[in-house]
Amino acid sequence: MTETQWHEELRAKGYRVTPQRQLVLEAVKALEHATPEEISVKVRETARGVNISTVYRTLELLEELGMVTHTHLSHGAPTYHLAAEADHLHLVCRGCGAVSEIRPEIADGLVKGLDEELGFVADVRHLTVFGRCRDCR
Amino acid sequence: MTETQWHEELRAKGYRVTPQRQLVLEAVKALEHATPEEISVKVRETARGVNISTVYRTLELLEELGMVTHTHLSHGAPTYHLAAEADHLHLVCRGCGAVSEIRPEIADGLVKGLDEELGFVADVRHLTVFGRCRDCR
DNA sequence: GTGCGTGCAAAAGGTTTGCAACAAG
DNA sequence: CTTGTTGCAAACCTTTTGCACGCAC
Repeated sequence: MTETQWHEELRAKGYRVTPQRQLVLEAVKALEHATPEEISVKVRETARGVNISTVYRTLELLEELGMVTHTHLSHGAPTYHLAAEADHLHLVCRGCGAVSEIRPEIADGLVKGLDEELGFVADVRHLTVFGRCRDCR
Repeated sequence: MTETQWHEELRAKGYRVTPQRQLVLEAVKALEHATPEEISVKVRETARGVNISTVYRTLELLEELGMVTHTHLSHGAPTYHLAAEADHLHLVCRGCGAVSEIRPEIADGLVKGLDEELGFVADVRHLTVFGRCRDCR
């Protein structure tokens, strides 16, 4: 999605294009897997800053528009990333806490099975698998 | 694990058997997929009650002992259930919010793939798959 | 009796909300 | 000029922590 495209999409739905919204989107793009707090800090670096509650409201909006998604990688705050770059699933090691990514096709069997057995369409991009990595097993 | 067995396990590790700990365990057993808050309420029904912070401390202990596990089924508080009865994975429908369970073998392909490719040992019992159920797809 | 465990209250972490002022269209 | 958006502060929800008292062993 180009810059212009999402500006138009915002307007088409009655939303406005504001500097805050652009800054938050850019921060999500730059940080990858950032929490709302981290996004807020990042934006504060590059500009006059955006209030944390505006960050929350903007992330909610961007998620509704399908531009970003979030995942829970730990007990704390969720992390956001661009939907366009979200084509992977997450692995979290309970030993060392390392977070890694892997191609979503690895879950094809699971997705297929859920669909065939229950008609359940899994959203793999939201999937986080906990376990132990090679070094911590 | 019998009543006596876990009493002994507690003592063996230097922990004490208290009415609060027994009440929390029973509540987890009875409720299935209960949040700390729900457990607190349940215990309050059947007895003089257990303080919410004790509920948290007890759940942490029981999890450390491997008697209960928890999963995040939604944005809010986690839900706890007996480890012995946790042999399933969770499906959450983003349309209607329904939570269902399915036999863990359905993820065998994923588990095998992660092990072979990365040496990552997945804990499927902690897995929650988000998506859309038959009725909401 | 000794020290682990509990209740209570306060703090901490994360998120939401009401409202007046502001700014995009 | 109209109305969506923002900043601020306060409220909220969930979880953690410090501390004095109480109870399991």
